[in-house]
Amino acid sequence: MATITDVSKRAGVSRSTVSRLIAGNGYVSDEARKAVEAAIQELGYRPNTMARGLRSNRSDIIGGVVVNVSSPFYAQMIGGMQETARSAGKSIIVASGYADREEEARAIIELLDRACDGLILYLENALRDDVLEIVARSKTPVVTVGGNECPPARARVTIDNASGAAAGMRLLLDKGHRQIAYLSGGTIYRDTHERLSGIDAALAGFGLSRNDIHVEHGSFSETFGHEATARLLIERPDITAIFAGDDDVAAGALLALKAAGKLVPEDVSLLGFDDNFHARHLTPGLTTVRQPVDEAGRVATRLLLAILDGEPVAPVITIPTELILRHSIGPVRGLSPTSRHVAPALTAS
Amino acid sequence: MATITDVSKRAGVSRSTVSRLIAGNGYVSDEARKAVEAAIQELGYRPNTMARGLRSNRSDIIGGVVVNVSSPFYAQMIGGMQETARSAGKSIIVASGYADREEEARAIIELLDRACDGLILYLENALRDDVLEIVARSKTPVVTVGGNECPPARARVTIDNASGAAAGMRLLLDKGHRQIAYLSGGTIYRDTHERLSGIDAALAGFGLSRNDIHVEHGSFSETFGHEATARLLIERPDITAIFAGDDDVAAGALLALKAAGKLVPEDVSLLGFDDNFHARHLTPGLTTVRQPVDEAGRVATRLLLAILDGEPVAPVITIPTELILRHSIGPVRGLSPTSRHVAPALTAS
DNA sequence: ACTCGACATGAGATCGATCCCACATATCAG
DNA sequence: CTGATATGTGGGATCGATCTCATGTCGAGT
Repeated sequence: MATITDVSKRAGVSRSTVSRLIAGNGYVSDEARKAVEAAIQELGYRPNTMARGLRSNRSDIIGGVVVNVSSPFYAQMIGGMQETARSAGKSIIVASGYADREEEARAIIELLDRACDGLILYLENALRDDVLEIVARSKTPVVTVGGNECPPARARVTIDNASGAAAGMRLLLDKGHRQIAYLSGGTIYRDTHERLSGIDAALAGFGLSRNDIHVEHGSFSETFGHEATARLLIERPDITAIFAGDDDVAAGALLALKAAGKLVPEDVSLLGFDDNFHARHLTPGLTTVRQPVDEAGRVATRLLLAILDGEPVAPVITIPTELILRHSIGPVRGLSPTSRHVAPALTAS
Repeated sequence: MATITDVSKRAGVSRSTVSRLIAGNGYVSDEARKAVEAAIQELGYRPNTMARGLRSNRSDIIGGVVVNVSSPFYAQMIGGMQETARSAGKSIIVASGYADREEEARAIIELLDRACDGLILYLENALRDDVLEIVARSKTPVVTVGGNECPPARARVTIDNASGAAAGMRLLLDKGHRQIAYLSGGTIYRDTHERLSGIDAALAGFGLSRNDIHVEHGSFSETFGHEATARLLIERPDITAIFAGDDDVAAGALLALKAAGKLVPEDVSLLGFDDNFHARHLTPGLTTVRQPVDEAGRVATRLLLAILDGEPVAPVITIPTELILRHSIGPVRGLSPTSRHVAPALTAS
């Protein structure tokens, strides 16, 4: 490969002049510019990233940690990050944290070793103290997305879980549902608490409180949705609507409902969260609260780029959710929600 | 950050000794080893990737190009790549080629600029000549996955489209289907041709040829599946089975079938390809030919690592597909395939 | 006793860029 | 004419590692 010295020799100028031209700072005469540009063209010169990085201490690489690179949910976020980073001439290296504290620590260290200009973290655990120390010492700017808070972060992108959950719950209440189960993900997630507070708000608007619904904590998985729903169908046959912690939970719930011969939404209404890739492919199409995760990736990257440019940025940016209406929610069957009489059986449609 | 010089001073040895210890080559006395290890520990020393890369001309980064980073299909492949690369201490940078020749060229150049140790390419177009030249000149080893052939590649990982499609078609034929539609993706893809040849082989086994089925070319998209199926239901009401080019096409087909009030598999059987994330979430669960794309990512990365280690590798590795039996295929309704007598009506399950 | 090989270490060049600083010229105000 | 300012260029140190080569010690073999 041609080096900057080759170019400078060919163009009859010094390395400094070539460097100035490329960097676009400092003075370069028209004459020199033309000669250098021609030399670059002829030699097919491309600057050596390592040398540049070594000297200037920039890698033009942004590091990202997500829970799992293979998952469609995070893939979308990565897509958003990459798109934005590319327009600024930066690349992205992502690592998976597998929602495990040690793995997350390892991933961050790995990225730091790569001399990333900045980090975008979607973590599920608090950072290990020693890692926190290392991150701080490296002075690498950090932006976090979703998940839990993380001290060294200069900015934080959150998805508006509270309003999303509130909107979802309000929809169910509007449709007359009162016997509602909320199948929550784990309580270790900040998301969970935010959503619960949104749910509380929605309930309060109807003169109700969290005690008036059935809340169950499990994990964000299809298995939990399936098991919890199967159990509920026995223990709480009066329930008319299930609000799932995410679309995976909803998919599990749907399976259990179908297995029990229940019709959705005629017998039980079902509401998801996320708008995962497969939400629209379920039957019936899942009504769900969309988390615009690709947008979150874009915003986080934009924030990080701004920080790298030394611009001031808002410490928290909240991205609104959107209620996606499909076909898994219907009006409560039978009697009006206030009186508590037994409803007549509905015929299947 | 501490540098190698800091470590060497603290340990009372030369930089060379520290370097030898880290690289694990050359002689280092036990005494020196202990001193250096202690110094590294105390200072929290981590080698500077850039400096190392500049000198040794290795980045420990593997570059990947896939069609679209956001898509669940490629996300799985990236997951496989990453897993394997990590165990060898390498990271992955991926770029999207968007199945566009210029974008693919851009992505490759970008990765080459990053001094990737090797490239894993999943391209949909032939490489631009100038890019091919640049890749060759850089001497970066290349492994390709799926898609079309690519000259500079030292090894190629293919998914056994032919046997996969043959197995799928054989399943339909075994179930007595003879009025079959194959809704193919575009003819520009090598995949398409390989699958068609597998289909031919399966048909030949039943004394049939491609002329005996209905083949339609479109794109690998839900839209195509939907439109083509809607059309077929009118033009070819005799068709009893649809073999979709991939699961997206199948999802579209399923929508069209349901919209027309057809039952799957009672009225029409449906077969997909890929085993996408949502295949099992369709109703009925989609029977499909699984492409182990995560495995392809792992194998490609292993091959590349072997090449980087100077080991000889097989030029082509073919990964077998797997028929995933779910619930979208049933026996042909009506007449039995050999004799043309009336079969007893089937009850829906 | 001396030679050879294994073990052990350090000095210094090198990778390819960036960037500070010194220097040169031209222009213009006072 | 002098000094200040804008424009333009090149020399050389520098980033932090790697790696070759020179040098040195020690013990075994002859």
